Amino acid sequence: MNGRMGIVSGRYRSVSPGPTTDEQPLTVVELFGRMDDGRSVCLLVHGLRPTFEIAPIGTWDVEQGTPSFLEDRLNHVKALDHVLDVRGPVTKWTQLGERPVWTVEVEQPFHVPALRKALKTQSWHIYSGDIPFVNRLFLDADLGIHVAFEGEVVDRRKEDAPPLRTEVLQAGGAGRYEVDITVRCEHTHVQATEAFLVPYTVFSFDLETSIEKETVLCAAACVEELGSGRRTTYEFRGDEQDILKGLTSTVLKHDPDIITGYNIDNFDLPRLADRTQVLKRGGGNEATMALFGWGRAPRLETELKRQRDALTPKRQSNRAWNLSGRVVMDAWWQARQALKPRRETLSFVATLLFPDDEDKHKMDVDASNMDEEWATRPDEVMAYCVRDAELPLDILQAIQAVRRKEAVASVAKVPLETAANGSTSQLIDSLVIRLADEQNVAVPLTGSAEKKEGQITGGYVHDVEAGLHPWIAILDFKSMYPSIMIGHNICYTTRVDPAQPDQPSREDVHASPDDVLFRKAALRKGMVPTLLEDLMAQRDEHKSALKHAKANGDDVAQGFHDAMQYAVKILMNSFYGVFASGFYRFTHRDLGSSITAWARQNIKGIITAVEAEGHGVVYSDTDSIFVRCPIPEDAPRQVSDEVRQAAAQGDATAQATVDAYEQALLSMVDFGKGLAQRYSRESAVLEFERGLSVFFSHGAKKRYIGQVVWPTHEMLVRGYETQRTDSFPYLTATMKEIFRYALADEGDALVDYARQRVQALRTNEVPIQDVVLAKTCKGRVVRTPVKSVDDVDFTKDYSRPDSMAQVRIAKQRIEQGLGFTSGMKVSYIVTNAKRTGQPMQVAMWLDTEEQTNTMDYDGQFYAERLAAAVGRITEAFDWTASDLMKGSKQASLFDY
DNA sequence: TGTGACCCCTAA
DNA sequence: TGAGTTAGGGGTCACA
Repeated sequence: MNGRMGIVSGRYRSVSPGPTTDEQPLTVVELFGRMDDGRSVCLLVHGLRPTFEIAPIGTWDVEQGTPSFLEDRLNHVKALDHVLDVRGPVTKWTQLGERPVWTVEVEQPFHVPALRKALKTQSWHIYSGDIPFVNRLFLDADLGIHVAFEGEVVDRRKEDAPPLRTEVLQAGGAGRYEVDITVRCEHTHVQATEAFLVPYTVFSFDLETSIEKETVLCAAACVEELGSGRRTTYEFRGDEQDILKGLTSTVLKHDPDIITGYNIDNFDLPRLADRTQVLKRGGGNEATMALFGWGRAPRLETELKRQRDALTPKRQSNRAWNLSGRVVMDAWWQARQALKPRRETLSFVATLLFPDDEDKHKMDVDASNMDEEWATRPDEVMAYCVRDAELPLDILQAIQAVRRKEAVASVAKVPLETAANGSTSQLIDSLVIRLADEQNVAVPLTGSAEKKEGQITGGYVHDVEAGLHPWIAILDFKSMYPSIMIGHNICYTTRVDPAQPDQPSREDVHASPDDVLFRKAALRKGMVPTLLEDLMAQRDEHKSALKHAKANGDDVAQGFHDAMQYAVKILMNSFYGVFASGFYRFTHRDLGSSITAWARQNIKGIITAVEAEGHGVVYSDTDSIFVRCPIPEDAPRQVSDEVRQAAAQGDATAQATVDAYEQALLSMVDFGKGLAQRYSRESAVLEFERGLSVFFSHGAKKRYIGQVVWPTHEMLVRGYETQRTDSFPYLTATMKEIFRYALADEGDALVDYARQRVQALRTNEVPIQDVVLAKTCKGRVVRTPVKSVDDVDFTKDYSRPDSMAQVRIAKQRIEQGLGFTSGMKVSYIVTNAKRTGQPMQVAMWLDTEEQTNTMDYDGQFYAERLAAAVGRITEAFDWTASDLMKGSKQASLFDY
């Protein structure tokens, strides 16, 4: 058969030959995913062999053939246990020059680590020795998430057959897989194909559990088919065993590709794993499978025992959960990444995303009192549970999580699972290793680079000129770091090392400001510049296709190209970080420092030149520059609605104001575009990004506001408290309003307002829900479920845990059975900050009606904090924080 | 009251 | 023991 599929995840299976046969050992890759026609599939891919590469230390003249001592050593390698063959040599590029490299074929992938270690001690260099076998298939066959395949169907779900169906076993499978069809094929018959929207199935679930006994009281599940949008909802109650079995059979029935829920990584999945251990007692493997066998693997004992991609979900330390053939995508984690919400409860995120849909966020069950709620109002609890099973699907839909991950997977050429739960370096690896293999560049092991000594110097940040500045043009370098990498051909493979035999002449290299040398592209084009150029071209294609789709009103194409161009952007911007890191396989400490050195040189050069032209630079950060425009002092910075109306009705003065404003705006645009054009170089394109009618900063770097009037009309705020998630709502709201006054240059009104807001806090007139603070809390969970404070170790992350408000709150949460996960945000109220000699007193905030009515806060503390924040702004208008606290201005020398 | 260490979070 | 980077502001605590 032929088909197209979106790959969810893959694993490999070792098939050892019987002791009496002379068959070769076999390694089969299992690719799980969903076809374009909606069927789920397991591909059993044959023909790929596990290998790694070795090179001798030292070199010789290759023309002379392999010297005999080396032949001896190679024969020794060939004779090692589990080594099947040694082939070569092939000449590959290494950091020390061109080297002969032999390929070592081994019996099974799991033999590689031990052999790698042994050969290292015998003075071999090891290459391509830490690449997971499934990745090997993706790299060698140049696959991405979307593939076309041709093979032989060896099993169909609807057919009646024993669990160990002969056709499947003969095809190298372990048994009958939990998918619609199982197909056997050769690795040459799997090929990359054009991206298409895979009709994935998503399974979302929620548990309600007893706080007293840790048992599962009830559960709900909701399954959505992304192709049709169809949803089905399930309720489970009664005997706890039946609840777990019901969930498992629902998973198997709908066969989802993605499993989600809210905070399932840290709550529901660990709980199910624990309860399975308790409930299976005496039932053996059969019981475990029935209770928690959610994977696509055959239902066999061996599949339970696997360390990862097993039949039951598992996780190694704190990594994401994994199971065979499906991917776990926690809606909590996705929402957190996409939205950076101020608080992270399900109801808060639901309110944020669906403000008008009351049913999605009303709290009608007291979760902290679940046992009693379940005893007295089971139907309400069940309804609440069902809603919380459905919401994660709404959340994933709202933030387009699945489509965005699919786009990242498509661009980086990895399975969906890697895009969803993998690291940035895995995405980069996928592209770079492919190119390395193509160009015969040896692939070093992760961690083989020399350690960075200390930090490298980063971007340059110009002192900001405090105060209000009219008509500021913001220019920035387009994709600065990627452009520098392309422009100077920066790559692991182009860096000139003194140890290399071929030392290029000075005119054949780019010399960085810190005098690191990189070969010019004519000598050797770097892999990174090649990849970045390709990504830039891809992005341009998607952007123009996006424009086209918008013009045609094609919503599907629009969504697709937007997700793709965004994925390309994310990936491009990840390159610098990965290559500047200390551990990545293709890095060297000089790469990162050269990139930033060139960046600093670029931006500082522009600043000097622009200033030499006579234009003031009020601020600059890394790749941007804020330039004062040559516009008359008296030009209006805004036109009120009244003036605009008057002008429309023929008022000449009003018309003159409008004209002057429009003229100023035009001249700013001209100026900005002119600067951009004059200072753009081929690989350092400067763009006029925004025009501000007014810019304000109190004088601190990375903190400023501006009124954008080109190309859009909006307020721009960076760094200030309004942007921060650890501030309190009243402060945020106050600052926002203050900014409006500041930009309108209404100093008196600003000060009046600030004073009034500070006083309201000081006298506790502000509702308590407006002073809720939230901060993340770290800590290592040493035992799940977290029942007591001893189950979390805070000392690894905090030098004095109990002096930190968020830790004390986290401990309270744990003691009340509310659960804790490392990195979660905890909410609290400051109740007393003036107990001198000890940390401030804080109270856990639960957002209940009872707390809202009875709890009180330290008004003085909050007033001082607001005054401090707002005072930085009002100082520009001659009012200090302490003036704001007093409510009146202190007489100073200057007042006389 | 001032200072440094530690921590969180953001800009780029 | 996992893994994109650095620059920077500002809050809190402990201690002089």
